[in-house]
Amino acid sequence: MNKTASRIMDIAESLLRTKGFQGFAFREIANEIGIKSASVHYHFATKGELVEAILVRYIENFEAALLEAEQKLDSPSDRLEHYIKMYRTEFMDNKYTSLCIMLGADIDILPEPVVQQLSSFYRLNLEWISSQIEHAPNNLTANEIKQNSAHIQASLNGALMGARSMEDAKYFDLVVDKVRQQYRLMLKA
Amino acid sequence: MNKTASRIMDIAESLLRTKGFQGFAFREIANEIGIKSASVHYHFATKGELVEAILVRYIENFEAALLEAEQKLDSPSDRLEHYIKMYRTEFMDNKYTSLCIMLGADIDILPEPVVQQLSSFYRLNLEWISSQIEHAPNNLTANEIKQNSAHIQASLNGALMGARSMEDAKYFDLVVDKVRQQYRLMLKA
DNA sequence: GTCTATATACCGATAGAC
DNA sequence: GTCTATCGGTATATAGAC
Repeated sequence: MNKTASRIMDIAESLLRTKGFQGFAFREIANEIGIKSASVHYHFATKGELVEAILVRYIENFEAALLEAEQKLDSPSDRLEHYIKMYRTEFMDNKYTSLCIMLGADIDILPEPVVQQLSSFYRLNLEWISSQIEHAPNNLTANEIKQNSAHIQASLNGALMGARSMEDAKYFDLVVDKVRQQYRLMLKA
Repeated sequence: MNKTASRIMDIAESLLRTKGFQGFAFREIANEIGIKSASVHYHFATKGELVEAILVRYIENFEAALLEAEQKLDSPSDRLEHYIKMYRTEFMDNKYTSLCIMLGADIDILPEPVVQQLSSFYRLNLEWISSQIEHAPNNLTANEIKQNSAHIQASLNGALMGARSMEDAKYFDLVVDKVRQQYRLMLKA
């Protein structure tokens, strides 16, 4: 991948995270790099293609991190703990922003391919969480696994949302600590 | 309140919910009503003022509904059940949109007064949930009350977010059913 | 790959007539 | 309270020179 192209993606992702799909402009990206907006169009023909590339890259990195966590850590409990830490680190390192929350909010104006990618990213996460809790000692039913996974995911996303909306990182930690208590209880029961 | 003004607010809220702060335009509102954008400016001088008015009205209606639920229903459990139904109804009636999620996403570009209103709305909700669970039979500590309230709130918001992002209402119901199980357990313990 | 220049469109907001 | 007209700015995207 071209160096300028990835530079464009970095800046665009940062703008996308804070200001949303309509809140970032080719001109702004170009200015930051020191080129012209026409040159940005050379690398990414349309805004939709740029956002799609950003999300695809994001998902690739995320999947790699999940795989690494699975190889490095043995217990589901440790893996979920690591999963939560990833969530927190990314959120804090990016000024209280989340790419997927922003894209979810903007879903009605996003190009169809991006909507599809976003949806599959959610499902990817659900399946990963499910695979961690499916061997819980209390023999959860398939529907209970699905439900608990969705609940964990929703709690984390809601924790991000609330922390961002109230500009209060403690909210995130408070909620996440409760999530932690619950899956520990579930995995030990 | 003027009839045209409230009509403007209705349309603007709908556009705000689906397309966000930068996604709606005075012209679009005006076209829908059959007036010109300059006339919209007569009622609301700036875009920021319009959004603020929409949020203030939203919070007023929401508070009234909470008060009504408190008067009509006796048990915390019934009240929380009603609270969840309000969440669901509003979400479904508005094409998988949530005003507060959209404003939370757009927080970095919103006028300061709107940011303050949004933050106080979150706190209002937290306090209401807390007041329902604080008399749980198992004598929760102050911090546990705070934590459980935040967790319930975050789960509901995350449920909205996921359902919107995957365009799947079942996700919302699945998560919410888990939330329901948990507070019932908590209130009966 | 980057540039200049431009097409085409939209936006928020204001001035002033009616 | 609504209108016309407009200012000054923004945006995405493209054509063609270098």
